[in-house]
Amino acid sequence: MLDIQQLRKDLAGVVAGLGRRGVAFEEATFRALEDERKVLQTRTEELQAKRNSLSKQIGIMKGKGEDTAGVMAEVGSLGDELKSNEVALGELQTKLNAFLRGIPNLPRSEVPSGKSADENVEVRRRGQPRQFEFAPRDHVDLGEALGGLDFETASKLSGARFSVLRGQLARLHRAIAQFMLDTHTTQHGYTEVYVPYMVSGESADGVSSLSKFKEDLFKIDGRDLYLIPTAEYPVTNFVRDAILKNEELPLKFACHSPCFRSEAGSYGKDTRGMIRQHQFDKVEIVQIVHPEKSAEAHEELTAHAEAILKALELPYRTMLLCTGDMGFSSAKTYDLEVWLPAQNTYREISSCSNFEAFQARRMMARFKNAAGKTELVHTLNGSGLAVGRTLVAILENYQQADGSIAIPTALQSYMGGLKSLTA
RNA sequence: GGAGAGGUGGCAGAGUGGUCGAAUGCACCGGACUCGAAAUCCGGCAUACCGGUCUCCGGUAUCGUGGGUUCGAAUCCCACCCUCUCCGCCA
Repeated sequence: MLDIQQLRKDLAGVVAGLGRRGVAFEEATFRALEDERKVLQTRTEELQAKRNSLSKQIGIMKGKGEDTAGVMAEVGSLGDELKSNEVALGELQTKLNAFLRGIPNLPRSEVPSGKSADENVEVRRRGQPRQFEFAPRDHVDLGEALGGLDFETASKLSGARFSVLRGQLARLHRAIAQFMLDTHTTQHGYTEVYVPYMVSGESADGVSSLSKFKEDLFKIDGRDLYLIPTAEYPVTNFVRDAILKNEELPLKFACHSPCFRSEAGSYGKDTRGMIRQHQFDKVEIVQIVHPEKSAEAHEELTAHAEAILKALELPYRTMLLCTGDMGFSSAKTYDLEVWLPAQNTYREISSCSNFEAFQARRMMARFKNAAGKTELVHTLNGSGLAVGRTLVAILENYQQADGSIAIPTALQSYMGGLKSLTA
């Protein structure tokens, strides 16, 4: 949620910022709501103040045993107008609030303008895509040949966009998650957390706009609970309605969880394999920081995600997303894209975002600054990394001519010393 | 699932219709005393929103949430949510 003060003070700036995202700010709607709000709120509070002082007076008079009929008649005459003003103000504030919560975050100035992923900017590239002396196979072929990847059974159980892993491949999947979690907790200073995989609508609306993105989530029938599309949902909400102490910041959490996404609107995209599933595992890293530190923390957090790709010796590139490709709540996002030889391209494996105060304002996450004033925190998160896609990347990048898969050195200890996967 | 108890400020805990945003204690922040510290004493200490002559002043709202009664609700009524205890069930 944007700061309503900023909308009042610098509407032109907000309109320009949103314009860069391709969002047309409804200026007339906002002005109309604000004007009406001002009139209603002033009048309502004026009437309330009058009622309060008269009622207080009645109390005092009754204490003295005086006759209160006159004052009671006076305060009674306020009744209808007060009531209707209160109701109207309540309705208006609900409307204004919904309007504000539906506006996406403003991009930081260094975020390039653009309409789609085509206009994202590559900021760095690490690792060399391997030269194959044979035609590289994709992860589906490789996994099925190993007997470890079974989409047929998955579809029997649950339909499309699910997978079943078996044997060494299932173990490798687990090893990847363990390795990531261990790296972040022991090397990067994150605290491991285990969280609910379902959250309330209020929690969902704290990190993004529930009303706008409801269709992307799986909802529990008849209950105000949603399966989490990322651990960001529960973890960032740790600080909802909290006022933290200055010295508690930064908070850094790492969380391994399954993620559930309906993938509505992605029909026909990535239908083959494990790239786009209704359920996948991810290790998420989250930081809650002092507002002055978020830009720095964003670079650091992105580096933490990159460290996993480096340790696994997977070639990748870091993309600065343009305004048109950024998520609703983000002020700036880096995507990490891993090289997939079978697709002969880089594919997203992590997304690291700085939300600045946008989420904090939605969920009232604050801290007491050095001067003792309450101030909104800044929130950040990133995938560190998507486990399923990492498995795909390992299968494809580490495949051998005979169909076996070399196991990255960093993961061998998690595989009981195993150096390769074979059928 | 059944029975009961309860939700008040950072925490503990008073308050059962009227100058109550709320006693008191602890914690915390100033200041005095001290070479320094402890102890003691003095003062301060919720959040959000609105308005203004905008490091301050005034107003409004907030005692789990939402409704209701009343001139007036932390206090009374209704619904819901959550927590705890006991019983049952259960990984």
